Amino acid sequence: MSAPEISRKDLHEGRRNQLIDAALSLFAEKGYENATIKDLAEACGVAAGLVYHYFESKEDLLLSVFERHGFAAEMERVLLPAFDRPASEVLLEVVHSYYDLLVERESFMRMIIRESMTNPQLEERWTTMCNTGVQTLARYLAARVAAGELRAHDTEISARMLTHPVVVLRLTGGSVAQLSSIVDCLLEGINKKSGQG
Amino acid sequence: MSAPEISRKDLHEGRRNQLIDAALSLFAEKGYENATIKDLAEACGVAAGLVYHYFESKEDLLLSVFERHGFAAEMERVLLPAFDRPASEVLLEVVHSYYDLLVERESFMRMIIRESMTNPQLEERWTTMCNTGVQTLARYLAARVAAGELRAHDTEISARMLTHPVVVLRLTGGSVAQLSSIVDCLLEGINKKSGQG
DNA sequence: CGTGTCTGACTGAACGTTCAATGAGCGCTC
DNA sequence: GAGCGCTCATTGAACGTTCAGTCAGACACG
Repeated sequence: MSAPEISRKDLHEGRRNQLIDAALSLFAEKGYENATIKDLAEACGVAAGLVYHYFESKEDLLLSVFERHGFAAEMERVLLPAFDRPASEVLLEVVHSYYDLLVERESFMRMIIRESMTNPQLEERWTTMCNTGVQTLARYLAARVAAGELRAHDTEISARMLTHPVVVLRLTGGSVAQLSSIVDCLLEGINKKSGQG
Repeated sequence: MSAPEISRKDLHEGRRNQLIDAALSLFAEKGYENATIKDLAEACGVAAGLVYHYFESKEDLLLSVFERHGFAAEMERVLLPAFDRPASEVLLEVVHSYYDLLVERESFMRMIIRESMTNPQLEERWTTMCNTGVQTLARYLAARVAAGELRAHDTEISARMLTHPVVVLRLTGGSVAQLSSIVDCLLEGINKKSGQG
C-alpha cells in the first residue's frame, strides 16, 4: 500500500511552485512589502519557516516569481505573425491575443509594473520585455512595408501605438470592444481622405 | 532688527509644503512603504515627531501629497486645444506639451502608478485622471470630426493612441524624437494609400 | 517700553507591534 | 539511519506613533 504516488522531487517542485504562485497573488494584491511571509504560509497551509527551506530570502522569492511567471516568450509569439500575412488581416487578432495575454497574466503585470517603479533590477527586466515586444511587432510591420502593403514609416512607433493603448486600456477599465478601433485608426488614419468616401 | 521675517501662518504652510514635497521625492524613489518617517525628517532637517504635528498619519501624508501635486487641471489644459484650430496643426504641440508635463511631474506619476496598484483610493483617482484626460482630448477630436477635418471614428480611441504611447514611451526610455511619428501615424495611417505617392 | 502669559513649532527618547529570518527538533520515507 | 519536509519558538531589527518637555516668538496689559 505504500505506493509512492509522487516522487520526492515532484513533491519538492510542487510545493515550490505552490509557494511561488501564491506569492504572485499576494504580491499583486497587496504589494511586495505588504505581503508577509506569514500571509504566504497561511495561504499555502504551511508554517512560515518552510518558506526559507525553499527560498533564500523574500527577495529571492520575488525573483523566483519572475523566473516562473515572466512571459517574454509568449509575448514575442503573440506579437510576431507570419511576415507574408497582410497587416489588414492580422493586426486585429494580434491586438486581441495581446489583450487576452494581458488578462491572463494580469497579476504578474500589475506586480511587475508596481515593483519596477522602485526595484531597478525588475525595472530593467520589465523595460526589456516591453521593448522586445515592441520591436518584435515593429519587425513584422517593417516586413509589411517592404512587401508594399504599408507605407514607409517609423514602425517602432506604430508598434507602440498598437500595444501601449491596450495595456493602459486594460489598467484603466476601458472596453474590449474598442480594440478594433485601435487597428482601424492606425491603418486608415483619422484624416479625412480626399480621394475616398 | 527684530523684524518678523515670516509670519506664523507662512511658517506653518512652508514647513508643511516642505514635508509634502520631500515625501513625494521619497515615495517616488523608494516607494511608500520603504520610505520611513525618519527618512523624511532627515531630508527636511527636523525631528521625526514633527511630522505628526502636521499630519495625522503616514497615510494622511500620502493623501496630502496627492492634494498638492495632483495635476488633473494642467492635464486638461494641455489636452484641450481651441476647437477651431486644425488637428494637423495642433496635435503635435499637444503631444509635446503632454510629454513635457509628464517629465515635469515624473515623480508624481511614478508614485501614483505604483501606489494605485494596491491602494484602491489612489487607483480611482489615477484612473479618473487618465480617463478625464482621454475624454478631454476626445472632445476636441470630435469637434474636428464635426468641423469636417477628420473622418468619423471612435475619438476616445484616437485620444488614447495619442496619449498612452507617450506615457509608456516615457516610462520605458523611448526617445522624444519619436513623438512626431505618433501624430503622423495617427493622422495619415500606415496603410499605403491608393491615390497618393 | 517692559513684563508676564500663552501659543505653537520642535525635539528625541520610548513604546508596542510587526516582520524577515534562524535553528533546533519531529516524523516520515527511502 | 540518513535525509528531507516541515513545525514552532525565538530573535533582533525596524517601523509608525506617542508624549513629556524645551524654547522662541506673539500677544495682552501695566
